[in-house]
Amino acid sequence: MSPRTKAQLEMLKGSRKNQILLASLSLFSEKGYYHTSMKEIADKAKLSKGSLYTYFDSKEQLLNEVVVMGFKEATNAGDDLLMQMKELPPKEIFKSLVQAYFLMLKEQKELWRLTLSLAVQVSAIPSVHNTVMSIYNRLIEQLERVFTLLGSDNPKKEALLLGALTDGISIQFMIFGDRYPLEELQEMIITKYTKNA
Amino acid sequence: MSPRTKAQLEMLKGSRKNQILLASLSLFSEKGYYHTSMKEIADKAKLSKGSLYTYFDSKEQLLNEVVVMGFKEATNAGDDLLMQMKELPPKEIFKSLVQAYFLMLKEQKELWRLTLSLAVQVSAIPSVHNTVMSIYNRLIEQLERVFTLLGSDNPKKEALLLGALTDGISIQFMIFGDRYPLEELQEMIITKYTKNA
Amino acid sequence: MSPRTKAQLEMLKGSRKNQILLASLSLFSEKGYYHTSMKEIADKAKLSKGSLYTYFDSKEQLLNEVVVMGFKEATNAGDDLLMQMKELPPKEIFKSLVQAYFLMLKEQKELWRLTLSLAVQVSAIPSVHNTVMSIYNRLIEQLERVFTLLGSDNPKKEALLLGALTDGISIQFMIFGDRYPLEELQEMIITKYTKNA
Amino acid sequence: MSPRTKAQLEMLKGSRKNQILLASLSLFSEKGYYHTSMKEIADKAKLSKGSLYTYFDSKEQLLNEVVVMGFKEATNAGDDLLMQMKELPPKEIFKSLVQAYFLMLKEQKELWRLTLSLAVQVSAIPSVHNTVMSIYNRLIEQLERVFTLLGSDNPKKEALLLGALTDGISIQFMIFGDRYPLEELQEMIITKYTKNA
DNA sequence: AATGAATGAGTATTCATTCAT
DNA sequence: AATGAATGAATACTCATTCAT
Repeated sequence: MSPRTKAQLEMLKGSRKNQILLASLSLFSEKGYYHTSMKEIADKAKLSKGSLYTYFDSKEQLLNEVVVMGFKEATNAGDDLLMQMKELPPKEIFKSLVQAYFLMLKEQKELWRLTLSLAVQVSAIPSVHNTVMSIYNRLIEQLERVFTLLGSDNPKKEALLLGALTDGISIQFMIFGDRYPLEELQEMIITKYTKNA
Repeated sequence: MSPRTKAQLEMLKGSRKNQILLASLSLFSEKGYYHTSMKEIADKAKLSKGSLYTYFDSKEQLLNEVVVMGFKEATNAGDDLLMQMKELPPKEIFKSLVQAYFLMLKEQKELWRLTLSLAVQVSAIPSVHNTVMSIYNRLIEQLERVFTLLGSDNPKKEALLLGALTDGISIQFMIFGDRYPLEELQEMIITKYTKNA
Repeated sequence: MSPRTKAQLEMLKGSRKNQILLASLSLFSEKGYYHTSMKEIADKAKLSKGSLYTYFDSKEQLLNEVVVMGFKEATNAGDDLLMQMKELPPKEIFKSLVQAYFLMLKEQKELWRLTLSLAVQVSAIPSVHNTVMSIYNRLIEQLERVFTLLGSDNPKKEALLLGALTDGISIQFMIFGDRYPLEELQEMIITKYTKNA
Repeated sequence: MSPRTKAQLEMLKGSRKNQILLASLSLFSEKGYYHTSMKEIADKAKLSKGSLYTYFDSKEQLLNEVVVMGFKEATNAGDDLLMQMKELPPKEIFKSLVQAYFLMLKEQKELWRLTLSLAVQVSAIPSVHNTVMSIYNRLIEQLERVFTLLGSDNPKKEALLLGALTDGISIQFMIFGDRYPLEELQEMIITKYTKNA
């Protein structure tokens, strides 16, 4: 009867759901969506196959929620960062944001690989495409605010360009792996954008 | 049995193989690799399922060859262009190369979607990863030569950055479709790179 | 804890059990036994899945009790009717019984569909087969008593034939639905049986 | 190239399809549609699970074709009988038809059980319901022709009634099995219908 | 008594690949 | 070289039943 019980159930359910989401993210990114079976996810999340369906209606819905979860973290981190730095000079903000991005790229390589691959496969899984599109828009809007601070003439397009640049870097990082000069490119970008802006 | 017949057979085989590759490309990029069955490819290429295996050992090998075909078109176009323009001023070469790239992006949308999609999903299918890696290197080397002509301090890294930028634009184009301001970004890039380089 | 409470609980349980039986009957006859899940029954009976097992050991036992309930209604109605009419001339009794049957057929279509459906599928579920067999016998015995009153030479076989006829009519009614000339057939049967008997 | 090859293939395919239909009929009738798995059918028909789908699109379609096959035989036999006897007195025709029906009931018990159970389960498998309905109509039309010969006032309704009677007998036969006095009921029916008609 | 999360056996269907013709 | 029937491993999803709370 006490609210605590309900709340505890919610938390348990939440944590179970999280277990599944984390297991799925890891497997989807490592082996790809199609090479990951529900059985494997269940095993990794330490519950039964059937229980997956208590939390998610289908494999596709699970995929959607994995993507949303991943990017909610990213965009929240970005929002926090912008909030904290709002008194600093724009160039500093820009630099920090780029650094934050590169950090995330290294630390959440799996999530990026998954999301980008979904972004590209438009028609294979339509529901996910929509999810990815709306997330991508939020990220671009974050960048746009920074370019506005920097006094850019066309913050929207600059944001798109920088977004494209970082996506491309992600792809190259995925193709070339640890041989890829991530840090040096990071420096080049910061230099290019803060030199004469 | 005459040489002519053999040659004709070779041509037929060549064209049959091409039929298959084109059918596969179209289906893979429209529906994704995993949602395309060998039966569908056979139907689209107007031969039997069994006959696919006369030309390709497996679906995975077929995929590899589709990717190779796709990139080959891109690199050949680039080589031709560089050859034709080798007397022109570097900035003109650069501009033409970027324009050629954007043109191809619009006109060969399918090919790029597939290629990038595969580049990103890469880790799931090792043999394709290797194919993509080696061909991607060739593209970067092409760009590198142009940056060398332009007198860049670090042509290799500049090539990587420009490659990343164009890949990212491809992805955004795929995500946003026809709403995406392809032409304007093209102009921004040319301006940025030729203004003070 | 008072006896009253216990009695109330009994009643509650009785009514709960009834709710479940009615919900099951409705779903079984609408969608079929195999297409009805315990979850659906629970939802329709407004209790939880787990609670079903407080009242019934298994889905199969639930099915058995649904069938028993269905036939019991039929036999009870018949017993009442025979009781009320025991002073009337046999032909009147016969006529009323047939009329009562046709009325029930129209008004309790669901119940008959289920019951007959189960009677036919019988061999797949042995426990239901036994239930159906013993209850069907009771119905035949009722008819047998009427044919004895009518002075039939072979009341047992006549009862079987009339039982068969009415079952067959039920089936045709189920197959053809409202297009089926139920009333006219009812008249034909009464005429046939009371003309020269 | 010769027609023979194609024809042979057709025959092989025909016989394979027949193997499957016969195996299915036997299993569906014995264990019921839902308790028969595609694996069991494949095993009984001595081919692989996957091959079932070369001949039938789904389990439901297989069921449909089982029913159609079974009744095509029955109605064809009825047509033949009527044709052969068209010179005989109507009462003889009637007698032979009823006898033929009872024979089929004994010898094709499985088919009847299956069909009746499908007839009753309207909404569970809609496509099959339609199949059963059209078959049932053909059987009734056959009976109608005989009642017309017998000079009945209302051959359509008489046909329905006799159809109902025989369906009901089928059901009772299924419920009571070998204890059921099939022969004696057969005689009663023939006597009743030919006595004063 | 009541709940509903957890279980895992069970099943229809798909599909790359093989091979006899 | 071409065919397409045959194969059977693989897999998402369902659902009756159990049981801790």
